[in-house]
Amino acid sequence: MAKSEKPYHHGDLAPSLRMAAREILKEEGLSALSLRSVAKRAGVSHAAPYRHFASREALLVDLAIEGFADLRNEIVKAAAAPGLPADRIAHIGAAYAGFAARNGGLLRLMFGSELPNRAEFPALKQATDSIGAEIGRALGDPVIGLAAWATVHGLAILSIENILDLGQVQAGMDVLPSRAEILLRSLFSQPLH
Amino acid sequence: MAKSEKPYHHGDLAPSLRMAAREILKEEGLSALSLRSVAKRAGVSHAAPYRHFASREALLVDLAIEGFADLRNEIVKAAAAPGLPADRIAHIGAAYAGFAARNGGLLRLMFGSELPNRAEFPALKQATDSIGAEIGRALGDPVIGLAAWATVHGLAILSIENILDLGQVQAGMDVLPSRAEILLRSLFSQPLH
DNA sequence: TGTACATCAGTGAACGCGCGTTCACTGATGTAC
DNA sequence: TGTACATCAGTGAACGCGCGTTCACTGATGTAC
Repeated sequence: MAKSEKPYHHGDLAPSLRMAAREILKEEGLSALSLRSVAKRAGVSHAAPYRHFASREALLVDLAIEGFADLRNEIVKAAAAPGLPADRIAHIGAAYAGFAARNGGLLRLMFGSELPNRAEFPALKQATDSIGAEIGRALGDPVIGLAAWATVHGLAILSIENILDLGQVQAGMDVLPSRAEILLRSLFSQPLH
Repeated sequence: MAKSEKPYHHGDLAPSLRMAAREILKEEGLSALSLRSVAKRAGVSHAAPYRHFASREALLVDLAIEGFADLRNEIVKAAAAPGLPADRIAHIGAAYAGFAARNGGLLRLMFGSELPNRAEFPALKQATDSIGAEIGRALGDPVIGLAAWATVHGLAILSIENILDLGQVQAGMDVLPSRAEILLRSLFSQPLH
């Protein structure tokens, strides 16, 4: 069965839909993410996704959970990097800002109002909470962790919405992490120890 | 000309449209804010807004600018409150979080991706920048101001999207300001002086 | 190994909806004389 | 003060669009015997 023959059954559509959705988020942004556009990009009729996702919302929740897992991984990695404890928040901030710069559409989905019924999806809530928990763990204090999360998140959001022009100074957005790092270091170097 | 007679000419439609839009943002949220819904609420045909706004985007930009002016006013007021300089950020944070809790839909419009072409509207950029400038002025240092803005903004955003359940603990969202204040005080009491 | 049949993934037409925008119009206002 | 007329705000029908979701269907898979 050659791939070019387009068999009637796709075989493994669910992951393909997820991948297509991530591509749309990356290339066209959150506002272009509809069930129909995802199906189209996956090369399948627009009703096909309903065999794998109960609704548009279910797909979005799935994507968001996946996104939180990815973000969490990057935070864990950043927190484990060698350096002084006081540098941890700066590393985390750089990782967070980098993730945001690379996955703006996904971040907007994860944290935005496209998913107003978060409470109805326990797995989503759990994935979301794990971000704050991980930062709190890295900093050794849940309250400081919460505030640090807010700082890092605010920085990332304000940047991707072009409200702060941290990255804009240089050519691309990849400067953002280093700028975020500097900011956070200047902020947190004293109260943390 | 009694008000109940519904004259052909509205008289002062532009402000009425703005008001209608604010009501929709408050009662139904950003996703319900269409030109048609605004016109309907203002009691006017759905083409009427085009006599006062060039496009849907123009109306949104107008609303956002107004929102930034309101937010700025509250920040200025909070920064002028008596107290130690180190308390300023806490007061600003409380004001910011309060504004967010009262105007969630508007805040999403002001800072979200519904307005992807911010750069095309100088007045919008100016209104946006004035927020950061005001916080920087209150704290006496533009870089610290930037980071403080990020913290306060992140806290507000994470709260209104139900990602942090600060307010959710108690009955209303009116606990939010005091909670934000505690967080911010613990964060900034040392590096500020 | 071969056949009947249940299962299920993907199809394509159809639904009703709300949207932004355009257009020729109509009703009201206010200004020039 | 009165009349003709230009101006302009608001109307309602119409456009084309993309959306989420449902439905009866068809093609393929794989299991029971």
